[in-house]
Amino acid sequence: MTYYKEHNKVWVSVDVIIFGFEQAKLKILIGRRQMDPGRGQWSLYGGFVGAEESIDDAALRTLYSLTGIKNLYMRQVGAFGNVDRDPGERVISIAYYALINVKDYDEQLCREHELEWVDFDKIPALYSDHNKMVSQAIRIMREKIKTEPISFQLLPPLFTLTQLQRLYEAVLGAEVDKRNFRKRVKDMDFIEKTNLIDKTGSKRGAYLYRFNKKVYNDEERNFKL
Amino acid sequence: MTYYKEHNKVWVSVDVIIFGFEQAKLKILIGRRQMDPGRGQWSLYGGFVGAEESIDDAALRTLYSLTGIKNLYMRQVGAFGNVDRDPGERVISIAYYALINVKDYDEQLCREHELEWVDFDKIPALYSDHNKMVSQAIRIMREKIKTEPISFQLLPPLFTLTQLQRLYEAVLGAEVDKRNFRKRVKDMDFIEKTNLIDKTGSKRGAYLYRFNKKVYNDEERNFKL
DNA sequence: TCAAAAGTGTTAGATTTACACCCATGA
DNA sequence: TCATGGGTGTAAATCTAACACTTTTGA
Repeated sequence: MTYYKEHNKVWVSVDVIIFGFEQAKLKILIGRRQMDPGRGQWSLYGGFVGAEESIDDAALRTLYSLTGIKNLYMRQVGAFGNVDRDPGERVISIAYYALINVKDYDEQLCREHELEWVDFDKIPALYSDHNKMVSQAIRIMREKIKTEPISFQLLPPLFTLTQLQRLYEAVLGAEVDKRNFRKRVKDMDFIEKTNLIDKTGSKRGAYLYRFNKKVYNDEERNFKL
Repeated sequence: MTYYKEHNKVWVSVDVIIFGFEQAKLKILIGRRQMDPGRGQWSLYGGFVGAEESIDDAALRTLYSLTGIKNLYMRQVGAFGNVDRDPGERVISIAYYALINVKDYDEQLCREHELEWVDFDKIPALYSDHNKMVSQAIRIMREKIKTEPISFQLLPPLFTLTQLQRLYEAVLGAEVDKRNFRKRVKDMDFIEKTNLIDKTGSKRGAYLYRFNKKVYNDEERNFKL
């Protein structure tokens, strides 16, 4: 129990970047920091890593305390460890990003935690190095979305192709050609057409699709959007 | 100075994966662990993060103490933080990979630190989660090598096209077509042909090339190997 | 009846892949 | 003289990108 006692210990925290998608916009969930130093500044939500939990568990716990959802899709962004990154103390922080369906995070919860969904392209100056964390997270996500169907984490179980396309556009920050997009979707067997129609988005109505996880897992992973 | 005192502190270390390239083989530098617990096991080289240094600086210091080289090419792999990853204590470790030219790391230094270059595809079981760190590192490197000229960190200043090709093959773990490879290299203006000839690799001799950093920096980054 | 979103194919251009022979030299 | 690695071009196949009109229906 005393192997490393001559060495220095530090605080380690996790900070989570929570992405959501609503009304064709990519958003992240941020709040006013409730703690000194930096109280009142816009900030990612975070928490300290406990002695008896892995860093992934610390991130999951943080996400759970915020959303009430266990087992969110979540990936590590990286460790941030400049000496003075936190104005109060030396804290090393590990950033994670998570994807949630905005519908699962109602206004109720927003108010409880004093959090807000803000448009990804209107993110204010955040506490400490949190803006850096956000830009690294989006970079990773832009890579991932091309080869992993992470988009389904951000959409309701049933969605139209236009919604899916808007999501891609929001993540990539660029417009996508409708016909080419649909052609590629057609080649992905794990995106299933249902015969349900969504009439909320248009008068004519659009077919609803769903993600078939089983097909995805059985398939070789070789799609490219 | 007492903002977070109710929270738990932990040891944070860095572990470095040092890649080298020699005789058409990708290698990494590992040694026998000199410390309890796990003394004598094959292990990456690492060190603890000090109170007054960033995690990047801790990694650079570790690399410097090993190689005598400052400012090596180095990138973060990620944070590893399972509770029981270290058999002795709870230690969170941040993995980095670095690229060096094997020639810069002579046998002298190897012996001093009791380290060995081992073939990438013959890496033994390593201490703790170090094998996991290595596999993540190579995954990142395979991505990066397609769009960043990291290869030059692993080669001497002057190199033949065959050497460069062998390096790509070693990193990607796959053979590459010679003519297609050379065609693509020709499009990269930052790879400069010299009129020096290397005769060590063949009777006929091969032109030596070099990396032109200035051209690379001035250029738009849009090559793809 | 018309505004608004859904849906649908083709073609040109660019990129990628496959492939085989001659050259120069030292042993 | 021959074994060894160095060096070179073309054609087919695939992938990507650009592009415009018809359909349905609720207001």
